[in-house]
Amino acid sequence: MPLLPVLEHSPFAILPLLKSCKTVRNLNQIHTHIIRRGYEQDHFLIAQFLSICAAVLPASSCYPTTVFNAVISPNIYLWNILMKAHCENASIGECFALFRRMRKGANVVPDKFTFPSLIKACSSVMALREGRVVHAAAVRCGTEGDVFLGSSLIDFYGKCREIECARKVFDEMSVRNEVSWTSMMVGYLNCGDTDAARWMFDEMPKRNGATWNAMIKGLVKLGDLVSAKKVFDAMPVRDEVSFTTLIDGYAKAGDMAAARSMFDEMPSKDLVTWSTLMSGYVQNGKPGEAVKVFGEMWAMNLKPDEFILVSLMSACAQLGSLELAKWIESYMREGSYDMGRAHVAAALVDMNAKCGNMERATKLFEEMPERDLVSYCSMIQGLCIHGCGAQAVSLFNRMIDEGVRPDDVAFTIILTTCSHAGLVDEGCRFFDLMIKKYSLSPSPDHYACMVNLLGKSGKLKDAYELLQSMPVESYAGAWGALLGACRLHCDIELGEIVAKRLFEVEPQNSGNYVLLSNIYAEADRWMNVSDLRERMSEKGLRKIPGCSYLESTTPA
DNA sequence: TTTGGAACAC
Repeated sequence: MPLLPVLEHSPFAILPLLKSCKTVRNLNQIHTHIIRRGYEQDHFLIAQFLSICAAVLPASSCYPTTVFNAVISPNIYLWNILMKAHCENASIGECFALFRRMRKGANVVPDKFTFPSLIKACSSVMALREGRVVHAAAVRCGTEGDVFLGSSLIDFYGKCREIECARKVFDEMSVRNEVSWTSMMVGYLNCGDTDAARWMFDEMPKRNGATWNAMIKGLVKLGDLVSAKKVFDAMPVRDEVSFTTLIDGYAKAGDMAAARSMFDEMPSKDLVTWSTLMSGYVQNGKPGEAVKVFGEMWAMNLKPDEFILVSLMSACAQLGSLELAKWIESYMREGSYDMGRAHVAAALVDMNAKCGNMERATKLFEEMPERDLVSYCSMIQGLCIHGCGAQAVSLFNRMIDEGVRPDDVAFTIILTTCSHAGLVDEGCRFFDLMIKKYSLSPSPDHYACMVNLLGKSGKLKDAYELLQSMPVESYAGAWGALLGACRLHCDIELGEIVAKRLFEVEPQNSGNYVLLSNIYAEADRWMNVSDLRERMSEKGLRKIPGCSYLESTTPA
């Protein structure tokens, strides 16, 4: 890097160069010069350097800490900058360790700039106890009148569902601004107190974009898209966040047509918008559309972020396209994405498992520093898809041994697996475990899995008894599964009982009549078959004729 | 020469 001669004389001459830093390499070069010129103890220059580090380096970098540690007696500015970096990236424990270090050995006193970052760190993990400690420390330091501290405390207590505490802070503030009012309003929205939130919105002396967007988000969360759209239309200036919030709302309500037209209306879109639209399609089971959107974005020469790639991986998993999976992985490797981040790693495991690359999925899974419920479920489901029922069962057992608590979705997966693989004893054991050890109440889907499992292996009586003990009344799916099993094992007697029940629950479903008729037919009970046909036509039911894709698309 | 902190979208 060419250096201007003026650098010889003053540390300030480095500033313009420092501010133009874009990469780690740039930073290293500047740092070298700082050391060479003996500016390592220059508080002003190091403060600037640390600020630029936060903008350029990845969050996990410990470079700023190293630079800070080389300063013999850092001033309060340096402490506060490092504290903020810690609060945004490190664990709450590390933030507090730094705070203690600051108070004990250092020759500085925390000031009003120190506390808001710490409070923010507490609110991001809902650390109520820790946040109260910081609040008390801030009061002891005499900074409680500060509007930044007040606003961060309102946000913190609101996020921790301590709305009364938030309101107390709000009421006791001598100066409030848009942030204080908006934080209080968000607190009410998160507690479901729409009236109080509305009151805040109407009464606040000044609103900015974030205020309006927060209100839209609150209404979207309550499922009131009509009101959300009204607020959106009433906004003086709409930005990307306003549009994106509404797009997400439409997507979550299953209305992708509305989401897409809102997207198309946007004057300018950022990466979050693209990612929101993609994950909307994924959530609504339209992976092909998600991939198309990715293609549109790609054609515009935009570099996808990790959120977009996670959505793309979910779409790929739904499609089961091994080719696309391989492309995504190699693209991410070349693009130096952080594949170790928890949600990225989980998406990679899921994608490979569902696309048939169990070997790769297993490797990624085992290399994860921590295997959570989601990753375990991806693997178990992958093994299920590939017919490795026994392996899936032993992985489920390992998950429990590792202390990961299965939820209702996990049990649906393992019961389905047992049913597919005909693992009757294991399935029954898991069903029992779910109720007795994990106190989960089985859903209709769980019952249907069990009926399938018992029914397929010929334990029709057990399946019938289970269904009679089912607290969820009149769930047709599980009874239909049992009728299917009766047909499989030619059990006319039970088939008649089950069918009778089904005719009551869903009288318009011709499939049940057809199943029973097939049971009769296989036992050569043709009288019963014709009786049944008669009953069907009385009710105006018709067997829906089988129709193949070819027949329906080829002209006659 | 004089630095640092809070709220809204995936």
